[in-house]
Amino acid sequence: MTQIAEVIVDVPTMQTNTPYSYEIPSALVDQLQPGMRVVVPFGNGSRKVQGFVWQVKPDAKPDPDVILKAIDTVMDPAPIVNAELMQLSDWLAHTTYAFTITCLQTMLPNALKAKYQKWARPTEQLANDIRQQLFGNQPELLWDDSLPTDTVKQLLALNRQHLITVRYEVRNQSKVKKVMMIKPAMNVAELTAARSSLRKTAVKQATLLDYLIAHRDTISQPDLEHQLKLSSSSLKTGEVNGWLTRKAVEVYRDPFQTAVVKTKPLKLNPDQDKAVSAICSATDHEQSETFLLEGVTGSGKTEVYLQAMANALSQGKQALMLVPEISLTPQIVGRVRGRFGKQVAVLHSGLSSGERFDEWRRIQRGEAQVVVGARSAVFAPLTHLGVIIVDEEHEGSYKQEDNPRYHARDVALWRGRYHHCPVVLGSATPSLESRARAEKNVYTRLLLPNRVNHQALPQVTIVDMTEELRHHKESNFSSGLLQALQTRLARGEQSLLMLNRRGYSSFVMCRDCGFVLQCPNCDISLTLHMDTKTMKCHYCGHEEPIPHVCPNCHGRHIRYYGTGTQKVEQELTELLPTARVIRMDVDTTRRKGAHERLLKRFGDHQADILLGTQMIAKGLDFPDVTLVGVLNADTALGLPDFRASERTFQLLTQVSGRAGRASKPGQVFIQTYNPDHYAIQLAKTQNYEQFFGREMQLRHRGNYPPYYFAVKLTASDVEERKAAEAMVKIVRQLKTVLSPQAIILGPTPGAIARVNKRYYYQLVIKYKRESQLDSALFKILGQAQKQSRGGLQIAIDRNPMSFM
DNA sequence: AGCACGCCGACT
DNA sequence: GTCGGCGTGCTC
Repeated sequence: MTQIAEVIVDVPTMQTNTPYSYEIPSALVDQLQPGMRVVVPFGNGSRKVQGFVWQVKPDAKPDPDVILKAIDTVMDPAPIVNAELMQLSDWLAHTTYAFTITCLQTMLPNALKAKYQKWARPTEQLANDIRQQLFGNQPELLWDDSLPTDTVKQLLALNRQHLITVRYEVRNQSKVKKVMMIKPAMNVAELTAARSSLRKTAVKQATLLDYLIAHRDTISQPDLEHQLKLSSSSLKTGEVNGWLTRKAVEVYRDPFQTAVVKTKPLKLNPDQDKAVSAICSATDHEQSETFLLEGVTGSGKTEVYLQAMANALSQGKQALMLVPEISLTPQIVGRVRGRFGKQVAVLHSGLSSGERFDEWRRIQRGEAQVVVGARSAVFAPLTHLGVIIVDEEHEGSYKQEDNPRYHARDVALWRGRYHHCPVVLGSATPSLESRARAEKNVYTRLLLPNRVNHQALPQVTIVDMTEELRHHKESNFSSGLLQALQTRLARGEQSLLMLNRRGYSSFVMCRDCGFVLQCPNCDISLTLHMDTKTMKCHYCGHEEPIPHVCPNCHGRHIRYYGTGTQKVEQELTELLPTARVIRMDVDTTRRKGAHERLLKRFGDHQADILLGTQMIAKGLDFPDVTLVGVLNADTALGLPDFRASERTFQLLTQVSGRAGRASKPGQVFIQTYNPDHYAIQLAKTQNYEQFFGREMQLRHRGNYPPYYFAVKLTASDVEERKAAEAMVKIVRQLKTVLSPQAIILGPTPGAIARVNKRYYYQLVIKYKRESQLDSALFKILGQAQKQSRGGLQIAIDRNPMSFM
C-alpha cells in the first residue's frame, strides 16, 4: 500500500492551482508532513519543481487510471509552514482570488523561495567535437537565457536526439550564516612550550599564542582577527599546529546595530487604564474580541499597546504588533525593544533578505515572543498569540497592491479568531469601515480623548491660497507661514514642512506651443529631477536628458512647472538663507538607512526645517518641533476617488499632531485652495466624530463602502483594443449573474491609461450580497488565463483602497 | 511557467 | 521533401 502526498506545486497558473498527488517513497514515509517543502517532478519533461506538502494520506487507495510520480526530495527536516498558516493560505487564496502557491510564498521570507537552474550534460554518444565546442572541459553547462539563441537551438536539437541529458536543479537560496568559533586546544603549559620554540620572526604566531595562554574562552574568528590584527592564515596555522580548534557555529545576522535603553511601564491615566484592562481581560479569557482604540496623537496609544503586550507575555503568550512601513522608525522599534529587549523580532523592508530570514527563524523557533513589523509581518509564525496590535489601522499601506491583494488588518482579524485572542486596531482617525463596525458593536470602542500631560492641541490656521495669490507673487509660502518660520528660526525651534505627494511633480512645458514632455511608455508626463539632471517617469523608470529645445516646435522657451520638493527647497533657501533645511523624499531616502540618518540629523538639531512628503507625517516625535506647515493640503481632494476626503482628513490630522508635543505650544498652517472643504475645516478642529458622521452620509448617498462592498477588475494589454474588448465581455458575463441591486461602474480607461506600454481598463462592482459573484470571478480568471499568452492580464482586487 | 505535440512556409 | 516557426494543451 502506497502512501500519497498532496502537493501544491510552484507553478502559479489557474490550471495548476490545485494539489497534485505524489507517491511517497518508502524512505520518506513517516517523515513527510504537511507544510514541508519538497522537490517533485512535474510536467512532460519531469522538470523539477518546488512544492509544499498540503496533505499526507496514509491509507490512500491509488487510482489505477493515474500513474503517480514519486516525490524527489524533501527540502526541510520539519514543516516550515505550520497548520495555522496552511489554513490561512487557503483562506487567503479564496478571498483574494490568488493562487495558493503565491499565498504560501508571500507568507514566508523571500530567502525560502526556490531558485531554478537547468543543466545540460553530454552523453557518451555525443560526438567529441560538439562536446568540446559546447562543454569545453566542463562536465555540465548551465542552460539559462544568458545562452545565445543559436546555442539554445543546438541544445534543443541534441536533446531531441538524446545526445544530451537535462538535469533540473531546485536550489534553496536560504543561507544560514555561520561563524568560526575558536577555542584553545592545549593547556597553558603546552602553549607556553610552543611559544618558546617559535622563531623570533614569527610575530603573528607569538601574538596568537600569548592570547591563547591568557584567554581560555571561546571567541569568534572575526572578533579575534580584529582584536589581534591577525589574518585568517595565522589562525589556520594555529589549527594545524594543534594549538586551537575551529568550529562553525550557526549565528543570526543582527539587524539591530544600536543598544536600547531599558524602559519601565509608565503610569496610565484612567482612559488608558480602562483600555489596557479591557484588552488584557480578552487575552486572559481567550476571547477573540476586536477593539478599536481611538486616540488623538499624543494620547498614549503606544503605552496601551506595550502594557497589553506585556500582559500577554506574562501569560506565557506572544504578541504581534503591526506598524505601517513608513512609521516603522527606530523610534518605534526602540520603544518596543526598550520594554521587551531580546524577545523582540523586527520584520521590515529595510532588512536584507538574510537578516529577514534570520529574524523569521528566531520567531519560528520560539526564540522571539514579540514581533514588530510592517504589512507582511502579519504572517509571522508565532504559535501562541495573546494579542495582535494594528497601529494606524487606517493606513492604506496595509493593503498589498499586487497578488495576493490582501489587507493585513483582515489577516490580523483572521489570526485573532484562530488564536482566540484580541486584536487591537489603533488610530487617531480610524478608517470609516472600522469605525462603522464599532458603531454596530462588532468592535469594542476604546477611547483616549486626552493627550497625556494635558497638552493643548496645536493652533491650526487655514490659509486660503487663492487669496494669497491675489496679493502676492506666485510662491509656495504664504506670508503667514513664512513669518511663522522666521519666528521659529529666531527662537531656535524646529519646523516640519509637508508637501503632499500627489501632484507635486515638476514637469517641463514649452511656453510657445504648450508641449509637455511625456513618457514614451506610459501616459504620464515626465518628472524633472535636478539632482541627476534628467527627466524621469515615476511609473516605469524611463529616463532621458532635460531638453533645451522643444521637441515639438523646436522653440527655445522651455520652462519648468509644478512644485517638487527640490523646487520648494530652493525657494526656501532663497527666502530664509540662514535656515538649515533637510529634504526628505524618494530621492534623498533611496539608499538603505538614509531615512534614519536624515531623521537622526534633524533630531540632533543639525537642521531647522525638515521638508518632505507624506513620510514626515507618520510616527515622528520631535519635541522641539513647534510649527508644522502643509504646503498643499488639497492635491488629493481633486482626485476622483471615494476615499479622497478621508485621506486628506487623516493626513492633515496626523501631521498637525506633530506640532508642539512638549511644553511648547504648537502651531499649524494648512495652505489650501479649498479652505471651506469639510475635510479641511474638520481637520482644523481635529473633530473626527463630526467628520465620520458627515462622510458616512456621503458614502451612504453614493452607495460607497462601508455601505457597499466593492470589487475592482483591471484588464491590461499591449493592445488597447484587446483590453477594452476583454472588459466589455466581462461586463456582459457579470450582468448575467448579478442581481439588479449590484452597481457596475465602467468599464473605464485607467486613471493613467497606459503604463509601461500596457493599456489599462477597469471596472468596479459595488454590491451588498451577490451569492454568485465569487464563482463568476473565478471563472473569469480561468478564462483569462487561456488568453494570457496573447498578453492579456486580468487582476481582481476585492475591497480596493481606491476606485481609480 | 515550461515543455511537447502538431500543423504550415522557406530551405538543404 | 524536411527543418523549424510558434499556436494549443497539459502537467499527479
